[in-house]
Amino acid sequence: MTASPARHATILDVAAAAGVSKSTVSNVIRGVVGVSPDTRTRVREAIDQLGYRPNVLARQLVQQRTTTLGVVGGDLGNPFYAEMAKHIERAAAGRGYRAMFCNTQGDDEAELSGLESLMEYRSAGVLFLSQPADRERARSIVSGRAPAVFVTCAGDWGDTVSADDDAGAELATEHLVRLGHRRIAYFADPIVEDSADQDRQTGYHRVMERSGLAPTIFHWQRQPGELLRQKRDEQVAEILRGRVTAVFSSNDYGAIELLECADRLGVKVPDDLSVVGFDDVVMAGLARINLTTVRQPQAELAGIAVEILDDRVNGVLDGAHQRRTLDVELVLRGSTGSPQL
Amino acid sequence: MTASPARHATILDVAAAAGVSKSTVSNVIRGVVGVSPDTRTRVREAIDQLGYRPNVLARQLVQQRTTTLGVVGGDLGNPFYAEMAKHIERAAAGRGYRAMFCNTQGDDEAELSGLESLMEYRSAGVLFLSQPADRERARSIVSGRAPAVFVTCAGDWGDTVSADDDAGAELATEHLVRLGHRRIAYFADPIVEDSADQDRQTGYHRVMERSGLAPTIFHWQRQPGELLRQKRDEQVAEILRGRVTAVFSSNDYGAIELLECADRLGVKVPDDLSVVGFDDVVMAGLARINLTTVRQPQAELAGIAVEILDDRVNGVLDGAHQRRTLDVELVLRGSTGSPQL
DNA sequence: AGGCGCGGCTGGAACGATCCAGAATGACAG
DNA sequence: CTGTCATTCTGGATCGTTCCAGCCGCGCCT
Repeated sequence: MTASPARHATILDVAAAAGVSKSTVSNVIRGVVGVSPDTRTRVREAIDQLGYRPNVLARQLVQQRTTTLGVVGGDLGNPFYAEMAKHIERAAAGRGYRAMFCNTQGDDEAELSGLESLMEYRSAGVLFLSQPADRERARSIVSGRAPAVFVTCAGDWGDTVSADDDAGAELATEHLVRLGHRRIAYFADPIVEDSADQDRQTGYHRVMERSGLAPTIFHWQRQPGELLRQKRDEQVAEILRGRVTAVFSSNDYGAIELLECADRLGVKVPDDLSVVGFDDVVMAGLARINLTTVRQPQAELAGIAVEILDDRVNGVLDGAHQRRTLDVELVLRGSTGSPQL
Repeated sequence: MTASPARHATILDVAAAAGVSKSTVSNVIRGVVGVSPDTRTRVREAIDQLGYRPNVLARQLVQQRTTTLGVVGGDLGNPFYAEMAKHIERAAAGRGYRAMFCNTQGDDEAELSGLESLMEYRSAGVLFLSQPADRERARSIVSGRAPAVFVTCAGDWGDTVSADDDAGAELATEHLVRLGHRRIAYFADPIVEDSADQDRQTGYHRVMERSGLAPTIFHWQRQPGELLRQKRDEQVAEILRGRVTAVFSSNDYGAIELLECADRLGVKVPDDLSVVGFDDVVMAGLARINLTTVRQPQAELAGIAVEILDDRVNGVLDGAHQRRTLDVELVLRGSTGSPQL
């Protein structure tokens, strides 16, 4: 049982076996009309017998278009991006595309070479899950070659589909204000310092100002790769010494890290500190995490992103960039005091 | 700023611009010797100026081999598979492959059509993260066309690289026995009813027998898709009524679900119930989860799997199926009583 | 001077599909 | 009997590469 030479049957093999021309086989495969029923069955039998599978590479070469959809950015280690990846793959498959992931967040060079590779594969479109680190080079690689859609992050070039980050941040901050908190900090994640973060910060700022409260912005000092626990604990301890009683984190991943620090420092959540996240990853709903957060409609985001890309590819959508914003929802859980299970 | 027609420059365009033949351009791209330095720079300039990127489809068509690596099985919603996907993508990129994911666990038809699609793309190899539901059809689709490697799950055809599930289960069960537990249940996950599960069960059984204890196997009654909380709680409550004091779960995902149920039922972990998982997903290390578990060397598993596939593709490895087993390690955390942070 | 080897370059034949123009066949109306 | 037309099938050009055989010109040796 050694590895076979992997010789694939070609359309010519099928044609010979069925006693027709390659064109007829092609017509059967593509389901075009004008093939007599019995030729059709004869060809079908030959296909089954030879185990023939059309070569997508050859097809796409002559058709001058592929059904490959590149997905860039994000990090599969972050549950939010993993969940988004899943939804995108599903949405893509639903429209006849195959997703190719280059989730190399943090490695800027890998990101660019991944993009170039996606262009070499002649991807029909590219979907950004996070802003590329080197925006200009990323743009020059993709622009003019494939349509781009930015999901969960606004791109100045290409279409954008994202949740209403601003409104979500308002909901979150207002919730904390209504609970009586005065010193509410915003935790920004440097890794996702894109427009999503900006918009969430804007919403936070507006509510703070409107409520006559002083905003506090905190940036995680994250080491690329290893994150040093002690270092983080020190940072958080310092923030809490400033008598901050509530934190709105730009995303669940950071919020959960904060809960970690709080646990280690002996800070009780929600008694000593209230925490609100953003994303509503599956994990946030676990009883032991129980994080109040702003839910992003992940499946819809993915679906609309793929739809827009599909429309661009087919020329249905033309001209100015789309900018779709989806509604979010505040999910109340235990990290803000409502002892809801 | 409308979508441009996406006309890609070809090798002929570059040749014309540089005043050489397409063959020379090809030689420059592929870095073969026998091109004079100044022709080389002339061609390079033309490439830069035109923004030329070779068409991988055409190249792979003529070369009769691709650098696409299919990844099947697993579910990106499960942190373990998401983490594995990440490692695989990285390992693949390190060896010049691009990973194409078809992570459609649960949807058997999608799994098979994903596999067929991977074959149509002429994937150089296929990597299974979990046993395909319909093994025979999966085999007939892939076999003889591309080498297959089973990672974290043993395949009867193709190479296998997995952790030492049996030994890991022994470590886990022995740990529980040593803590004084007598009624130790094994929680099996029906979704991953692979050989991995089997091997873990075997290890569990051996230790139980050796210790003169009666084994108890529990199967999650998981609804595909929505999982009904109440239903699960009832099942777990029933198990615990049997005065089970410790559970070894076949994987972390299931263990964390169990922790959920325990929390809802008011069962204290580790006081009333000890729990050990398998995988050591990042999440298991969170202070709030704090799950004792058996660590699988994810990066190594991914690396070796890709290496084997690469060797098969290049004919370096030939003949009988490889079966690599990697050592595991018991990670002691709070869910089994050691109040370690 | 003629032969030889070699570095540098080129043209053409693949690869496996799509798709268009046109050929072959038969039915049928005038 | 001939012309028209629909139906079914076919051959060849095409996509953008790789790679092989071969060409050209130059220097060197005899």
